[in-house]
This record gives sequence, C-alpha cells and structure tokens, in this order.
Amino acid sequence: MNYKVSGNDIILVQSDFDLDETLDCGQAFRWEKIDKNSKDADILADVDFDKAYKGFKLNSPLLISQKKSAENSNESQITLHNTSEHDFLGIWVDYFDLETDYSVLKRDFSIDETMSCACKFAPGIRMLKQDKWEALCSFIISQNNNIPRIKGIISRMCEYYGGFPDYEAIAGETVESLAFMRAGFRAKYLIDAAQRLASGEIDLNIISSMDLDSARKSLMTIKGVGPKVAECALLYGMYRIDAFPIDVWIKRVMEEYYPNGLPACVKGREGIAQQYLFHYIRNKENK
DNA sequence: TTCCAGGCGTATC
DNA sequence: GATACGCATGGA
Repeated sequence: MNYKVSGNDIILVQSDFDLDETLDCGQAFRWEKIDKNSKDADILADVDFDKAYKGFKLNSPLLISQKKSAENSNESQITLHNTSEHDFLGIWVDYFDLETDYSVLKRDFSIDETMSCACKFAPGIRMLKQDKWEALCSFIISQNNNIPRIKGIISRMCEYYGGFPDYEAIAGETVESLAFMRAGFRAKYLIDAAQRLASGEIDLNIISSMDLDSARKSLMTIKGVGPKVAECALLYGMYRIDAFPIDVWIKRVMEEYYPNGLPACVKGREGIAQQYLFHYIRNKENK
C-alpha cells in the first residue's frame, strides 16, 4: 500500500475502492455524502474531488474524498483529510481493509457468471471492518427496517449521546428513555444487548475468536438477535468473512441464481460475495 | 389506505 | 421443525 502524507492529509492511489459503492451499500450507516453544491462542501473548497463522505468508525471521525484517475478507470486518488499518519495506520487501513487485494478476490469470484456480473456492477465495493459493538447495535436496529430509517435512528442516537454510545450508557436506559430514537420495538433489544455486555455475560472479544457456530449461538442468546443479525454482527463487526447473512434480498438472489447453493469459488469468503450480490440485486434495475 | 423495509419472538401444530 | 402473526415507525 502506497501513501503519502501531505500536511494533515493522507493521500493514496488505490484501486478497487469507490466511496459510493463502499460507504453507501448497506454495510455501514454512519457515512454521509457531501453534496458538492452545499455549504458542507466548503471544507473541501481547495480540493479537487469527484465525491466525498464524512462519517465515523465508532467515535473516530473522518472526511474522505475520491478523485478518479484519468488514465486508469479502476484507480482513484483517495484522500483522508485532517487526520494523522498515526490514525491512518492505526484505524483506517484496517477499517477500509486496505491490505486486501480485491482484484484477486474478484478474479476468483468471477469464475461464476452471476458473481462476475455483480463484481463488474460495483467493482469498488470493499468490506468495512467495523467496530463490534457498533455493528451489533446497527444490525439490531436494521431488522424489519429500511436503510434510510436505520440511518435516522442511529443518527438520533449519536446526536443524543454526543457520539456512538458505549454499552454501559445504553445498559442504563429504559424503553421510555430511548423513545427519542424512535427505534420502535427494537429499543428493548438494544437494552438487552447492552446489559448482557455490561454484565460481562457476553463478551464480543471472546465471541470474535470462537468458531462460527459457537459465535452464532452465543450472539443469538441476546433478545432480538436471530440468525440474520448474528451473521451481520460477525461479518461486519468481526470480519468473519465466511459468515453469510441472508435477508430478503439475498433470499431473492438465492432463489433466482443459486437454487442449489453458492458456487465453490466464494468458499470461505461468502460474506464478501454477499456484499456484491446484495448491492447488485438491489440496484441492477436502475442503472 | 395498504404495503414494505438488511427479522425476530411467540404461539401453535 | 415448520408455519403464521404481531410488532414501531415512516416513506412510497
């Protein structure tokens, strides 16, 4: 990975990374696109960019922009603004999975025809390595919900606490005191998860090193965590890329393309394949 | 008005 | 173990 430090910015030339496809594909809910015509874009007044996002990993903020390379369509200049080399190496390299070569991954996946289409459809998807607790919370909130509303609930939560609340904070709440979030029936599930973590009954660090089945079972002892949310917590919060969350959209993918199961070429990396497929099935009609 | 959204708990068989 | 139904909320 090649990068340079320029003042308070980190600049890297990176292939297989598109901000829209990675930050707005339903894996994370705290990234907001910066409209070039809004006053938000003022902070990027001197920057030459195509698209930019601001957001967080847990409570680490980041402003990130992208400028497509003129000579290579698969390549972009990615700039992480107002950060340090220390945070880049300590937080963001890991978060954006920059040590993984996605061109190799996509080449492997593309043996399968549907996977090939999905990879070509959004070649700039990367798996985000999110915080365990943040991912668990996010996907508890996600159940029977749509993405704009998930973002809204999480945004109200973070605004209220002045950042993403730790589980001790949520553990002390009640359904009534969390009413401001308008999370509906999910509020009691968040509280249960937080209380189980606060009591030490469940430890996400321990779960992250369990075998997949034990990890699933342990997570599913939390109220409101079923097979799908457990799988998402494992995939997005613990980088268990062999986890394979099946929601309504992936169910459609399986019925339409894989009635006999997933192809062998995604074995061991089902979760990453899932991210390409999820984005593909949801968006292929309107592109 | 009705249907749906990155599901799950509960009741019932 | 399978299936049916209710659930908070808000946009289409």
